[in-house]
Amino acid sequence: MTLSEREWTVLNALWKTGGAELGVLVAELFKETEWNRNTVLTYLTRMEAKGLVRIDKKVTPHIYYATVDRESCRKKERQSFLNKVYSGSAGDLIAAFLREESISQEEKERLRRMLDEMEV
Amino acid sequence: MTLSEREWTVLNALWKTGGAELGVLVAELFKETEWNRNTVLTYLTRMEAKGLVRIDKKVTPHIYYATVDRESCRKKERQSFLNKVYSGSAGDLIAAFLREESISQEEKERLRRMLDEMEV
DNA sequence: ATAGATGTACTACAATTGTAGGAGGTAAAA
DNA sequence: TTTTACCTCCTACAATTGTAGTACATCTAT
Repeated sequence: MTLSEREWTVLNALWKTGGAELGVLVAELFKETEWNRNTVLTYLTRMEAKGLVRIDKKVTPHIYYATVDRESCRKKERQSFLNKVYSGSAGDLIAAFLREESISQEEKERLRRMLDEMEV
Repeated sequence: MTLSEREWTVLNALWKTGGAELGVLVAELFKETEWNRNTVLTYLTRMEAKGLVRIDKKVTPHIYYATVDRESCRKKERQSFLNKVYSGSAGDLIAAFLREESISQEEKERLRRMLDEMEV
């Protein structure tokens, strides 16, 4: 199961804050969205039911935490994307991103070094 | 709007066949899935409503075509993925794929050449 | 002490998605 | 020509997703 767009957005806020109460999350999310606070609350509640979020109810306001870590979510998402969109061909995928997206000079150096190290 | 997993799968079959009648598509899809023929038909019909598919009804069996091209779908999907999962940092994204996915020697050469050509 | 602002719980409701089933044509095979 | 095998059309129905509204408690600033 890959995460929906909204779930990613919510998780990004949770990761960024390291867990926070509703108001803080709404404010954080409001930078990118215009979600109503109850909408955010609904997302959080549903994500708790899915095991993506933990809600500390011992304190009020409650504190909402991500229970999943970013890197493993990214990994799943990469795999799904790779298969879905590039039928598993990582080379094609990377080439497309390289070609299309603007990559800074330092990024290019980094990628080159990575390639160098891979040529064992 | 990005495409769902199912829509990608259906489109892949349409692109591969270049447009085909239901039976052919079902057979093609059956290599990867176990979708009931009516399920496939529903997908095709819904995708027509969304403008992703064109149905030639002048002939029977009808012929189903993709109306969108793969590269532009890929492009949208890349952008959405990049923002959603990597907050727009293409370098990080590429690095993750490079690190994680197995890339053949030739692919690496190709990527290196691409990087070379970009260093203008 | 009272009025906003905040927070939580519960409820709602339409749209989309996943997954077909049934009815009724037509073409092909037996 | 009866059965089979497809095909298309229409209908269905639960789960998920997007988006809140209401009601009620509480905390905070007047």
